[in-house]
Amino acid sequence: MATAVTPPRGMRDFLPADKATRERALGIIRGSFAAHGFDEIETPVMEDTARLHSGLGGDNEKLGFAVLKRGLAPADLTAAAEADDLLSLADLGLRFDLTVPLARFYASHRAELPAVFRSIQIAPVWRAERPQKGRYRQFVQCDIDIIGEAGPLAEIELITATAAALDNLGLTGCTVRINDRRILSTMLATWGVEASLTERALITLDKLDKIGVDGVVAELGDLGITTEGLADTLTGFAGLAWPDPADAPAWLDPAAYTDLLALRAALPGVPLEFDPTLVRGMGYYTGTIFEIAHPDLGYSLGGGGRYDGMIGRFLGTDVPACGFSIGFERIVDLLAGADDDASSAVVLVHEKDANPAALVALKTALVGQGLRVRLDKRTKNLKALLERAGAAGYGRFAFVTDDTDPADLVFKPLGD
RNA sequence: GUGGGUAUAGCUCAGCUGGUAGAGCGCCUGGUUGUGGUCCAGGAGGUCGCGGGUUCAAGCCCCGUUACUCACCCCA
Repeated sequence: MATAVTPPRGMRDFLPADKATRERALGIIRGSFAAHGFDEIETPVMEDTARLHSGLGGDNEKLGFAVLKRGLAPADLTAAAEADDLLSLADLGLRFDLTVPLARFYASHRAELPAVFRSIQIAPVWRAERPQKGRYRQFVQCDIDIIGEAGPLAEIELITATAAALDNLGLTGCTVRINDRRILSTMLATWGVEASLTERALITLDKLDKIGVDGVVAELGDLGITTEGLADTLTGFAGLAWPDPADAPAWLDPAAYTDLLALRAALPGVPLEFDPTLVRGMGYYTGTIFEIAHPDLGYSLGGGGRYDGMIGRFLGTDVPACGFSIGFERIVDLLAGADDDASSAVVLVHEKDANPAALVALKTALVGQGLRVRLDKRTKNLKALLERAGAAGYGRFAFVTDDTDPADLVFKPLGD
């Protein structure tokens, strides 16, 4: 405790047991996505700040870690301070999501990619937020995206593959909330909300399940939005489910809702919930938006949507795109650590004065038989040593001496 | 950015109304046990987060600060 030896705030070390659980889960997710025809890519952890801050990341842009230019002189700092533009001192930044880098990647490599490109990205992203439960400043996202498919096939494939991944992880109780940006736009227009207030009104609407109908009406009123009849509409959301299109409320955009109904029909095995208050923070979404919800958690496990306008920002030509992201840290917290295949992992306990060459020869012989082998020096308190080995995933142990023959080993089970 | 809680040994935590720094676990040593996971005894290890203040005296009270943590905002 004399010196601070903790990892940076909001970032974590992983002990062997945690790392094993994480790698197992990543393998399941990666395999699920690959089975559905997605191909994995990788991009740098940093991008040009100009690209990261191209006005499409919503509030997350403010949460980006910036990287100072190399070779700055004191005069540069002074100039930036006088211009009140400290961000000009940075030319690179850590990515805060995987979607902006993907758009840049696609613009760079379009010629080498298929007409419809299905990508997997499993990688860390960084946000300079204040950490709390389920929220870190470095966290892994598992993204799949389909670029070049304008029709609902993209949404259907993405939701199918994501649901399959969650299912393969053994995660139960998840639902997919779904909405469409066009429904939100039409809704606000129906209420007479001015375009300049759209973003703030959406943020307020998103809080319906937290602050209730009265809270939302009050906040919208504070924005100067006419709240007459609003409470009734909001109250109606509660039991809305999937309204009959023939009897749809006035605020419900018919075209967008028809598309959602088509998705629902194409995804019979997925618990899909229509939620007209689902907003999502990223500003780049243009159509369908969705989110993974779990009854035990107050925050979402993942989300995504259609962002048809973004690639055009980098490429000059619009290319339709849609993506779904799993928040890895949030789902791995829900998984039980599975101790798989412990029987093939063994510990050899030796006296402290044992011959190193003999020990390693014995170990190598066992490794050759396909076992995972760890050498442990016998300690005074053998119980603690064996318990730790069991917790680390080793299933058996044996006492060995310099002249132990591999064929004569007598293994005993580990773990209570 | 806003608010609450916490900070004592490697780990988990006690520490009364201010009065000599504690336990369990782990670690080390000696013995005990001896196809070995037991038990006994002893030992090492602490700027009580950091900096001020009050006091004869501060782990404890006051102020500041930092870190961790929970919640809000926002988000995966």
